Amino acid sequence: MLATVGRRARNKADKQERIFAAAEELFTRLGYSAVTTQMIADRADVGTGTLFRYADSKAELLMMIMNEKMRLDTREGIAAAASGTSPTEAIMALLAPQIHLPPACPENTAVYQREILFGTEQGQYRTEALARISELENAIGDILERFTSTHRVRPGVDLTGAARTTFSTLHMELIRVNIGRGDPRTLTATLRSHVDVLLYGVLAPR
Amino acid sequence: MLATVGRRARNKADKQERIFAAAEELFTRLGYSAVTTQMIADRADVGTGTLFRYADSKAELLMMIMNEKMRLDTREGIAAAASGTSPTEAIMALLAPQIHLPPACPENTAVYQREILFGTEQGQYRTEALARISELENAIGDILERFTSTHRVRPGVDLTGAARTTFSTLHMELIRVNIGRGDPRTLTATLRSHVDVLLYGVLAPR
DNA sequence: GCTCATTTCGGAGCGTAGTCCGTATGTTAG
DNA sequence: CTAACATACGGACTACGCTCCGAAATGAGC
Repeated sequence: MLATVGRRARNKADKQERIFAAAEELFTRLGYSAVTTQMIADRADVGTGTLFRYADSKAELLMMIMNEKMRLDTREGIAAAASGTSPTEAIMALLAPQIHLPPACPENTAVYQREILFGTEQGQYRTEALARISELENAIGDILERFTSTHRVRPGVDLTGAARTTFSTLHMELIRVNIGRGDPRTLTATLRSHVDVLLYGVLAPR
Repeated sequence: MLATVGRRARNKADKQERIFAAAEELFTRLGYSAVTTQMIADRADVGTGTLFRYADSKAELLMMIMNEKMRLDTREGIAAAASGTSPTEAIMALLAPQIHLPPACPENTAVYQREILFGTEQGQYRTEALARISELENAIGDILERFTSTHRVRPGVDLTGAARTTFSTLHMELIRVNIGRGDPRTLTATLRSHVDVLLYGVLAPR
């Protein structure tokens, strides 16, 4: 036998994969609220008790699959931001993946946002989601930092704080769209104007 | 008999009051998650079926009692904002009641915020809560408008949009505190610095 | 191969939000 | 006053997320 990985570990990985696949398929096709944990357990061919040994809650199951998408979007955004030619454009490029993706099921995105903000459990998937969010906020900070070479920073302004202000505003605007208020068609323009107003008091071209 | 109000209407008003009192006492003392709808029904001396004829859901019961507090805070804030001598000070005065109140039970405030943002039902109490939120956002708009006489508006800036940017940021910061991230002790200072950065690009003293 | 310890499994069971429908109560007409 | 109707009531019931614990599977020691 390949010794290092016993049957037990393989079984575990196997179940993990089946659960992920079942959750992804059902949530994507039917939306969070229409899916029961029983359906996921049945489809993954495990008992409900087992299901909750692999994720602390139904919400964690959703975060598990959403984190994957988020991971790709974040990576893509950070790469694209590097070639932005102004702070505003770089920030817009950073967020573009989150915006352009037409969320197949907006409900899932809304629940994801809701759990990130208001979830109380400290499960592994929520922890990962929070890390992704921080990553975006830090990326905005890095962008602002990068442009200090070509722009002047208004005296007395703290760039980290400004990054948080910026991110808060954009985050809230994304939430507005996901919960059905706020028009997805004008989202890009709205975000851009928010950023413009914000950065005017922070960075100005030399 | 006083004719205009039949026994039926009085019974209804009576139950409404008992339910409100029961919900307020229990939520305030024990916090949202520790209270069951059964407890509220028992204390109000109605059946659970009856309870849900007076509010669409447990969350609506919470909003029912939180709206009252919010109504007072909003009124107070708007009055205080009128005598602010700068845009920043006026906005800080507007929000002061939301900040200074030491939330006896932060959980309730967090749930209130969560339901306002992410609730899906269209019950009467959520509708009222949304109206309160709009009221605050509009109040910020009014403040900015008021100061156009003593400050110049940066060309190209839309004051309504700026009000929303401002409110989004402050709203998010309040949420951060309610969910346990963000330090309540530095909240006022944090909010002020957010507002300062934001308004720099919007209104400047003539 | 056999025994024992440890980890994993899974479905019966629990708590709770919310519904359904038969019953009770108030209202109106004659 | 009575009958017929309309509305409100409430508790048994359902659905669903999640837990608990006995059973089963795996690995270790000999």
